[in-house]
Amino acid sequence: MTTTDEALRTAGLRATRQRLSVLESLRERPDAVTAQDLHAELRGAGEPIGLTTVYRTLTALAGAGFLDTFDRDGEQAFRRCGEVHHHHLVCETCNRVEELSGDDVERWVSQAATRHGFEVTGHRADIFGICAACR
Amino acid sequence: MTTTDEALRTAGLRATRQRLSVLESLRERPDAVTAQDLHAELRGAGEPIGLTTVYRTLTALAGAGFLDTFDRDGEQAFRRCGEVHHHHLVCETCNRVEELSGDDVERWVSQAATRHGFEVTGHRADIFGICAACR
DNA sequence: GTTGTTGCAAAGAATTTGCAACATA
DNA sequence: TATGTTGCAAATTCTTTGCAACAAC
Repeated sequence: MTTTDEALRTAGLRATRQRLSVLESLRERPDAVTAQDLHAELRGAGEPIGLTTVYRTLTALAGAGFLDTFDRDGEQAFRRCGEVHHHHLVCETCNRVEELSGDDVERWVSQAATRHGFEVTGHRADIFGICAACR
Repeated sequence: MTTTDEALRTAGLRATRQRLSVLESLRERPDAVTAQDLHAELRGAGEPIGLTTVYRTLTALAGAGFLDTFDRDGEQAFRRCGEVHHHHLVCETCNRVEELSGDDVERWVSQAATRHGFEVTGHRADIFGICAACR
Protein backbone atom coordinates (compact mmCIF):
# COMPACT_ATOMS: atom_id res chain seq x y z
CA MET A 1 0.00 0.00 0.00
CA THR A 2 1.58 3.20 -1.09
CA THR A 3 1.45 6.48 0.76
CA THR A 4 -0.24 7.85 -2.30
CA ASP A 5 -3.12 5.45 -1.93
CA GLU A 6 -3.35 6.10 1.76
CA ALA A 7 -3.73 9.80 1.18
CA LEU A 8 -6.67 9.29 -1.10
CA ARG A 9 -8.29 6.77 1.18
CA THR A 10 -7.91 9.02 4.17
CA ALA A 11 -9.41 11.89 2.25
CA GLY A 12 -12.36 9.70 1.30
CA LEU A 13 -11.53 9.90 -2.39
CA ARG A 14 -11.52 7.09 -4.91
CA ALA A 15 -8.16 6.16 -6.35
CA THR A 16 -8.53 7.23 -9.94
CA ARG A 17 -5.75 7.37 -12.46
CA GLN A 18 -5.94 11.15 -12.52
CA ARG A 19 -5.65 11.57 -8.78
CA LEU A 20 -2.81 9.11 -8.60
CA SER A 21 -0.90 10.99 -11.25
CA VAL A 22 -1.40 14.26 -9.40
CA LEU A 23 -0.20 12.78 -6.14
CA GLU A 24 2.71 11.05 -7.80
CA SER A 25 3.80 14.28 -9.40
CA LEU A 26 3.54 16.08 -6.10
CA ARG A 27 5.25 13.36 -4.14
CA GLU A 28 8.89 14.28 -4.34
CA ARG A 29 8.52 17.74 -5.75
CA PRO A 30 10.45 20.24 -3.63
CA ASP A 31 8.71 23.31 -4.96
CA ALA A 32 5.13 24.49 -4.88
CA VAL A 33 3.17 24.23 -8.09
CA THR A 34 0.01 25.84 -9.43
CA ALA A 35 -2.95 23.96 -10.84
CA GLN A 36 -2.31 25.43 -14.26
CA ASP A 37 1.33 24.42 -14.30
CA LEU A 38 0.69 20.97 -12.95
CA HIS A 39 -1.97 20.40 -15.55
CA ALA A 40 0.32 21.47 -18.37
CA GLU A 41 3.07 19.29 -17.02
CA LEU A 42 0.91 16.20 -16.71
CA ARG A 43 -0.54 16.69 -20.14
CA GLY A 44 2.94 17.20 -21.50
CA ALA A 45 3.97 13.92 -19.93
CA GLY A 46 1.12 12.17 -21.68
CA GLU A 47 -1.11 11.84 -18.66
CA PRO A 48 -4.73 12.30 -19.63
CA ILE A 49 -6.27 14.73 -17.17
CA GLY A 50 -8.44 17.82 -17.38
CA LEU A 51 -7.75 21.15 -15.78
CA THR A 52 -10.97 20.89 -13.83
CA THR A 53 -9.85 17.65 -12.29
CA VAL A 54 -6.50 19.08 -11.31
CA TYR A 55 -8.23 21.93 -9.53
CA ARG A 56 -10.69 19.61 -7.83
CA THR A 57 -7.98 17.19 -6.76
CA LEU A 58 -5.66 19.84 -5.39
CA THR A 59 -8.47 21.56 -3.54
CA ALA A 60 -9.66 18.30 -2.03
CA LEU A 61 -6.17 17.28 -0.94
CA ALA A 62 -5.46 20.68 0.55
CA GLY A 63 -8.77 20.52 2.40
CA ALA A 64 -7.82 17.14 3.78
CA GLY A 65 -4.54 18.55 5.02
CA PHE A 66 -2.23 16.78 2.61
CA LEU A 67 -1.17 19.89 0.80
CA ASP A 68 -0.21 23.35 1.87
CA THR A 69 -1.27 26.25 -0.25
CA PHE A 70 0.64 29.38 -1.08
CA ASP A 71 -0.40 32.44 -2.89
CA ARG A 72 1.98 33.00 -5.76
CA ASP A 73 1.31 36.26 -7.47
CA GLY A 74 -2.45 35.94 -7.45
CA GLU A 75 -2.36 32.26 -8.22
CA GLN A 76 -2.71 29.41 -5.78
CA ALA A 77 0.27 27.13 -5.49
CA PHE A 78 0.21 23.76 -3.75
CA ARG A 79 2.81 21.58 -2.17
CA ARG A 80 2.79 18.30 -0.37
CA CYS A 81 3.54 18.78 3.29
CA GLY A 82 4.55 16.62 6.16
CA GLU A 83 2.27 15.38 8.86
CA VAL A 84 3.34 17.74 11.56
CA HIS A 85 2.74 21.43 11.54
CA HIS A 86 5.60 23.42 10.14
CA HIS A 87 6.57 26.57 8.31
CA HIS A 88 8.24 27.36 5.04
CA LEU A 89 11.35 28.86 3.63
CA VAL A 90 10.63 29.77 0.04
CA CYS A 91 13.20 30.58 -2.62
CA GLU A 92 11.85 33.41 -4.71
CA THR A 93 14.02 32.49 -7.64
CA CYS A 94 13.42 28.78 -8.08
CA ASN A 95 10.30 28.45 -5.93
CA ARG A 96 11.90 25.69 -3.98
CA VAL A 97 10.33 25.29 -0.56
CA GLU A 98 12.04 24.00 2.53
CA GLU A 99 10.14 23.04 5.60
CA LEU A 100 11.01 24.53 8.94
CA SER A 101 10.11 23.31 12.33
CA GLY A 102 8.52 26.12 14.21
CA ASP A 103 8.64 25.66 17.92
CA ASP A 104 9.70 29.26 18.36
CA VAL A 105 6.85 30.38 16.20
CA GLU A 106 4.24 28.35 18.01
CA ARG A 107 5.28 29.94 21.22
CA TRP A 108 5.08 33.42 19.74
CA VAL A 109 1.67 32.69 18.29
CA SER A 110 0.01 31.61 21.47
CA GLN A 111 1.54 34.37 23.54
CA ALA A 112 0.64 37.11 21.11
CA ALA A 113 -2.91 35.85 20.70
CA THR A 114 -3.48 35.60 24.40
CA ARG A 115 -2.15 39.07 24.91
CA HIS A 116 -4.73 40.40 22.47
CA GLY A 117 -7.64 38.29 23.65
CA PHE A 118 -7.82 36.27 20.46
CA GLU A 119 -8.77 32.65 20.13
CA VAL A 120 -6.28 31.18 17.67
CA THR A 121 -7.64 29.32 14.69
CA GLY A 122 -4.47 29.23 12.69
CA HIS A 123 -1.30 30.95 11.72
CA ARG A 124 1.17 31.17 8.94
CA ALA A 125 4.82 32.03 9.09
CA ASP A 126 6.89 31.92 5.95
CA ILE A 127 10.29 33.25 5.08
CA PHE A 128 11.17 34.34 1.57
CA GLY A 129 14.65 34.57 0.23
CA ILE A 130 17.19 33.32 -2.24
CA CYS A 131 18.52 29.84 -1.67
CA ALA A 132 22.18 28.97 -1.72
CA ALA A 133 21.94 27.37 -5.15
CA CYS A 134 20.38 30.42 -6.73
CA ARG A 135 22.88 32.87 -5.36
CA MET B 1 0.70 69.09 5.24
CA THR B 2 -1.16 65.91 5.91
CA THR B 3 0.32 62.47 6.19
CA THR B 4 -1.91 61.57 3.32
CA ASP B 5 -0.20 64.06 1.07
CA GLU B 6 3.18 62.96 2.22
CA ALA B 7 2.47 59.41 1.28
CA LEU B 8 1.62 60.36 -2.26
CA ARG B 9 4.56 62.65 -2.60
CA THR B 10 6.93 60.02 -1.31
CA ALA B 11 5.51 57.51 -3.73
CA GLY B 12 6.01 59.97 -6.56
CA LEU B 13 2.29 60.19 -7.26
CA ARG B 14 0.25 63.29 -7.94
CA ALA B 15 -2.30 64.21 -5.34
CA THR B 16 -5.53 63.63 -7.17
CA ARG B 17 -8.94 63.65 -5.64
CA GLN B 18 -9.27 59.92 -6.22
CA ARG B 19 -6.03 59.02 -4.56
CA LEU B 20 -6.75 61.25 -1.62
CA SER B 21 -10.11 59.63 -1.10
CA VAL B 22 -8.53 56.18 -1.18
CA LEU B 23 -5.90 57.19 1.35
CA GLU B 24 -8.41 58.93 3.54
CA SER B 25 -10.61 55.88 3.58
CA LEU B 26 -7.68 53.69 4.45
CA ARG B 27 -6.33 56.03 7.06
CA GLU B 28 -8.06 54.93 10.22
CA ARG B 29 -9.52 51.70 8.98
CA PRO B 30 -8.63 48.85 11.31
CA ASP B 31 -9.39 46.06 8.89
CA ALA B 32 -8.00 45.10 5.52
CA VAL B 33 -10.12 45.88 2.50
CA THR B 34 -10.23 44.64 -1.08
CA ALA B 35 -10.15 46.87 -4.14
CA GLN B 36 -13.67 45.81 -5.05
CA ASP B 37 -15.06 46.60 -1.62
CA LEU B 38 -13.25 49.87 -1.32
CA HIS B 39 -14.50 50.94 -4.72
CA ALA B 40 -18.09 50.10 -3.84
CA GLU B 41 -17.74 51.94 -0.56
CA LEU B 42 -16.30 55.09 -2.09
CA ARG B 43 -18.90 55.12 -4.81
CA GLY B 44 -21.58 54.59 -2.22
CA ALA B 45 -20.24 57.58 -0.33
CA GLY B 46 -20.53 59.71 -3.43
CA GLU B 47 -16.85 59.77 -4.26
CA PRO B 48 -16.34 59.64 -8.00
CA ILE B 49 -13.71 56.99 -8.70
CA GLY B 50 -13.32 54.11 -11.09
CA LEU B 51 -12.48 50.56 -10.17
CA THR B 52 -9.40 50.72 -12.34
CA THR B 53 -8.10 53.67 -10.38
CA VAL B 54 -8.70 51.94 -7.08
CA TYR B 55 -6.66 48.99 -8.28
CA ARG B 56 -3.91 51.21 -9.61
CA THR B 57 -3.78 53.31 -6.47
CA LEU B 58 -3.71 50.38 -4.07
CA THR B 59 -1.07 48.60 -6.10
CA ALA B 60 1.10 51.70 -6.27
CA LEU B 61 0.81 52.38 -2.56
CA ALA B 62 1.56 48.79 -1.69
CA GLY B 63 4.56 48.87 -3.96
CA ALA B 64 5.77 51.99 -2.21
CA GLY B 65 5.45 50.25 1.13
CA PHE B 66 2.50 52.18 2.49
CA LEU B 67 0.14 49.27 2.44
CA ASP B 68 0.39 45.66 3.41
CA THR B 69 -1.37 43.14 1.26
CA PHE B 70 -3.18 40.03 2.38
CA ASP B 71 -4.69 37.28 0.36
CA ARG B 72 -8.32 36.96 1.38
CA ASP B 73 -9.87 33.98 -0.26
CA GLY B 74 -8.38 34.55 -3.67
CA GLU B 75 -8.78 38.27 -3.47
CA GLN B 76 -6.14 40.79 -2.52
CA ALA B 77 -6.87 42.84 0.57
CA PHE B 78 -4.95 45.97 1.52
CA ARG B 79 -4.33 47.76 4.74
CA ARG B 80 -2.39 50.78 5.78
CA CYS B 81 0.60 49.77 7.84
CA GLY B 82 2.89 51.50 10.20
CA GLU B 83 6.40 52.58 9.36
CA VAL B 84 8.13 49.85 11.24
CA HIS B 85 8.01 46.25 10.29
CA HIS B 86 5.39 44.26 12.09
CA HIS B 87 3.06 41.29 11.89
CA HIS B 88 -0.65 40.79 12.01
CA LEU B 89 -3.34 39.24 14.10
CA VAL B 90 -6.37 38.84 11.91
CA CYS B 91 -9.90 38.17 13.12
CA GLU B 92 -11.50 35.74 10.72
CA THR B 93 -14.98 36.87 11.62
CA CYS B 94 -14.81 40.65 11.34
CA ASN B 95 -11.54 40.93 9.39
CA ARG B 96 -10.17 43.30 11.94
CA VAL B 97 -6.41 43.37 11.93
CA GLU B 98 -4.20 44.14 14.88
CA GLU B 99 -0.55 44.84 14.49
CA LEU B 100 1.99 42.88 16.42
CA SER B 101 5.54 43.71 17.09
CA GLY B 102 7.67 40.81 16.07
CA ASP B 103 11.02 40.80 17.73
CA ASP B 104 10.69 37.10 18.43
CA VAL B 105 9.80 36.51 14.85
CA GLU B 106 12.66 38.50 13.43
CA ARG B 107 15.03 36.41 15.46
CA TRP B 108 13.49 33.21 14.25
CA VAL B 109 13.63 34.38 10.65
CA SER B 110 17.29 35.21 10.55
CA GLN B 111 18.31 32.10 12.43
CA ALA B 112 16.26 29.77 10.28
CA ALA B 113 17.43 31.36 7.05
CA THR B 114 21.06 31.22 8.04
CA ARG B 115 20.70 27.62 8.99
CA HIS B 116 19.44 26.82 5.51
CA GLY B 117 21.87 29.00 3.60
CA PHE B 118 19.17 31.42 2.44
CA GLU B 119 19.55 35.11 1.91
CA VAL B 120 16.41 36.62 3.39
CA THR B 121 14.40 38.95 1.18
CA GLY B 122 11.28 39.01 3.28
CA HIS B 123 9.00 37.16 5.57
CA ARG B 124 5.45 37.09 6.68
CA ALA B 125 4.04 35.92 9.95
CA ASP B 126 0.35 36.24 10.61
CA ILE B 127 -1.95 34.78 13.19
CA PHE B 128 -5.57 34.07 12.47
CA GLY B 129 -8.23 33.78 15.09
CA ILE B 130 -11.42 35.12 16.56
CA CYS B 131 -11.15 38.38 18.39
CA ALA B 132 -12.63 38.99 21.81
CA ALA B 133 -15.51 41.03 20.43
CA CYS B 134 -16.57 38.33 18.01
CA ARG B 135 -16.53 35.55 20.54
C1' DG C 1 -25.50 -1.66 -10.19
C1' DT C 2 -24.65 2.44 -7.40
C1' DT C 3 -22.32 6.20 -6.58
C1' DG C 4 -18.40 8.99 -7.15
C1' DT C 5 -15.47 11.11 -10.92
C1' DT C 6 -14.18 13.19 -15.23
C1' DG C 7 -13.86 16.85 -18.59
C1' DC C 8 -15.71 19.78 -21.89
C1' DA C 9 -17.81 24.02 -22.57
C1' DA C 10 -19.67 27.91 -20.41
C1' DA C 11 -20.03 30.87 -16.61
C1' DG C 12 -17.90 33.75 -12.93
C1' DA C 13 -14.89 36.72 -10.77
C1' DA C 14 -10.72 39.39 -10.03
C1' DT C 15 -7.44 42.09 -12.25
C1' DT C 16 -5.10 44.40 -16.21
C1' DT C 17 -4.70 47.09 -20.50
C1' DG C 18 -5.73 50.36 -24.57
C1' DC C 19 -6.74 54.76 -25.31
C1' DA C 20 -8.95 59.27 -25.58
C1' DA C 21 -10.45 62.85 -22.37
C1' DC C 22 -8.84 65.28 -18.46
C1' DA C 23 -6.35 67.17 -14.25
C1' DT C 24 -2.10 68.33 -11.86
C1' DA C 25 2.18 70.60 -11.26
C1' DT D 1 1.92 73.43 -21.44
C1' DA D 2 3.90 68.96 -20.55
C1' DT D 3 3.15 64.98 -18.34
C1' DG D 4 0.79 62.11 -15.24
C1' DT D 5 -3.98 60.28 -14.31
C1' DT D 6 -8.64 58.73 -15.03
C1' DG D 7 -12.20 55.51 -16.42
C1' DC D 8 -14.76 53.09 -19.60
C1' DA D 9 -14.91 49.02 -22.23
C1' DA D 10 -12.62 45.05 -23.62
C1' DA D 11 -9.34 41.63 -22.81
C1' DT D 12 -6.83 38.38 -19.67
C1' DT D 13 -6.43 34.97 -16.17
C1' DC D 14 -7.51 32.02 -12.69
C1' DT D 15 -11.16 29.24 -10.90
C1' DT D 16 -15.80 27.16 -10.56
C1' DT D 17 -20.10 24.92 -12.26
C1' DG D 18 -23.58 22.23 -15.18
C1' DC D 19 -24.13 18.03 -16.94
C1' DA D 20 -23.79 13.78 -19.63
C1' DA D 21 -20.48 10.03 -20.30
C1' DC D 22 -17.67 7.05 -17.60
C1' DA D 23 -14.94 4.46 -13.95
C1' DA D 24 -14.31 2.70 -9.23
C1' DC D 25 -16.06 0.02 -5.58
